[in-house]
Amino acid sequence: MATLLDVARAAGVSKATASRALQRPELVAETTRLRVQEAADRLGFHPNAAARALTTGRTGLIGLIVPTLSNPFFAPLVMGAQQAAEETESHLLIAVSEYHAQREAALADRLSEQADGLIMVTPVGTDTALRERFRRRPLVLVDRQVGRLPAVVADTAAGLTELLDHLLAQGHRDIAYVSGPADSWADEQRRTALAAQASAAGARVHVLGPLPPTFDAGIEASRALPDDATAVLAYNSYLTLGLLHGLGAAGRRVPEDVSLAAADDLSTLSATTPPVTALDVPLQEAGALAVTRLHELLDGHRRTVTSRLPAAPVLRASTAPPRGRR
Amino acid sequence: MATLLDVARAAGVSKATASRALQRPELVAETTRLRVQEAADRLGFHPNAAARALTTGRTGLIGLIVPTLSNPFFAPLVMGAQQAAEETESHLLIAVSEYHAQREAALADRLSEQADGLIMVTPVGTDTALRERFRRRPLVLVDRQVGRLPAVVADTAAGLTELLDHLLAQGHRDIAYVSGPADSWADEQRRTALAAQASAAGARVHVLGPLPPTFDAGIEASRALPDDATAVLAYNSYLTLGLLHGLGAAGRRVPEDVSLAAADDLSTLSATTPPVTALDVPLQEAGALAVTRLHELLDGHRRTVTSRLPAAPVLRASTAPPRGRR
DNA sequence: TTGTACGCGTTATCAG
DNA sequence: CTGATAACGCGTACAA
Repeated sequence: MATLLDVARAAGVSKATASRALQRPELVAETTRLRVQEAADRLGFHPNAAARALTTGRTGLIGLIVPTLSNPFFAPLVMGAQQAAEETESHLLIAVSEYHAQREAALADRLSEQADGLIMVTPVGTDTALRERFRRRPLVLVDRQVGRLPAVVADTAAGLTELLDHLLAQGHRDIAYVSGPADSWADEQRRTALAAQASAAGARVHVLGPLPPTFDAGIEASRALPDDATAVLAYNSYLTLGLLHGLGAAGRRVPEDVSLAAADDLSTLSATTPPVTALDVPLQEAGALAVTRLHELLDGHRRTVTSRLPAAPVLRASTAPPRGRR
Repeated sequence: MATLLDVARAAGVSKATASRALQRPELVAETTRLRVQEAADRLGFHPNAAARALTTGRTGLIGLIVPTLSNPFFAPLVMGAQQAAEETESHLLIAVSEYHAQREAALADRLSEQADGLIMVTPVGTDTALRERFRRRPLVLVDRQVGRLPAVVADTAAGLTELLDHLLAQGHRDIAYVSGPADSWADEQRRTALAAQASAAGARVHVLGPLPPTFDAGIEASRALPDDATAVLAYNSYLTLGLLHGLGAAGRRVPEDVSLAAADDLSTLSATTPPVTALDVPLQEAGALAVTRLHELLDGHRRTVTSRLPAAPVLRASTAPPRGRR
């Protein structure tokens, strides 16, 4: 590989000038800049990442920890992050925690050694561990809020609120919320928001769970729904698909007998019969934004904001007014 | 961060000895080794990756390019690779090509600058480009074979052959194969194998496609199936799900009217009605093996083997003898 | 505007 | 078995 010294020689300048010509063009005479640039191009020069990292103290690597990749839910998030990383000349070091707090901690430690900072999607795991981690390394949380730590969250609670408004307007008064993992931060936000909103409107939200966010758990849940519930909201798409399946098997029709909606929107939800109302979570933006936030941190911005992204309901055929109201 | 020099001082030895004590313990007296180890632990020493990379010429990073993450098909592959990487103290630099050859090339170039080697899952893209790339950097292909380049492939052609045997034994004589993307290497292997096998057995394989490997394309395909086909094999799970849906909508029952099977096995295939026969592709092993192969390359093994992994049929309720034979 | 010289943290070479 | 010391390739004060 051609080194900076090679380029410098070829251009008839010193290493220092060559370096400046490429990194800080404004500090160098236009003619020499051109000469160096030409030499670099001709030799196919690429600055050695390790050497640069050694002097600058920056690796240009961003650690990204996600709970799983088996749920395509996270794909857009990763894509968004990757695109943002590309634009900032950085790379993504991706690791999968499998919803396992201990494993997640180990991965985070490992990644910290190589990465400038971390982005973590960590629905489970303790606040204090995250706080502690943030003190050592720049860290941006996704879909999770811990004190004033920098975070990017999709406001699914607000989205569900909006959705509940819609259901209330349609005449629903008894709504079931099938919740997700016990320690999910987002889930708690939602339950709180829904409960407040329902009681204000003289309606009732029946909470089922906590449950693992799986198809099978959805089938189980379909058997445990309260009799008077005319609409069901579920923590995620898998639970929702399970519910749809379970309801169908039990002879309860959607939306005639019961309305159904999900708090996230996997593409399959639009291909079921009926297509299922869901919250459109802007995951790609979230991923990109997390990278941006992280770079801000790395550049010394001390303002740690948490960005809220809107999660708007996408109304499909699975939600309709309850029986009495048609 | 504590540096090697700090450790050396704390242990009362030179940098050199400290380094040896940690990296090549056998070259050092047991007592000093202990002293150094203790000092390192106490100071929480972690070797600086950049510095190490600079001297050794190895970054410990492995580039992994996959076509997409939206298809959970690739999740186990990534997991397998990640676990293998962990065991060898290396990290995964993951990038998503989105089945886009040009984008893939750009990503590979970018990754090459940081990574010791590349693992590419590249169903599309030209042979010559891959050959050229291999000459510059260690490269392992997954699910794709190009000359003698190191590769890890799941033998889905053999698996389909086995499956076809089963169908033939059940009495099927006219079988449709719904094929995937036009330039898919694996797809071509399968068509060839199936055709040979069928004609040898006096049966016929009707090829549909090429098609995009999507749910919607599966629905389309269900309308274009030859009337005499009593069994349908499909390129992947999405096409299969589409076919199942389309057949159902057209009033054709699986497996009573037509048998159905997929050449890969997404978990949803076991949750449909009926559950669908599929090829169990050992993706996790493939991912792990790719990492192992790459490390061999990096360690100078010049033997470039291509590993074939067995893809065995998992028989489920979607395949049964054709009408006449029951 | 350009060049010299040093430091980043580690591993490897070569004496001792 | 251990200790100096020289790389590795780059960025950047500092000097010219």
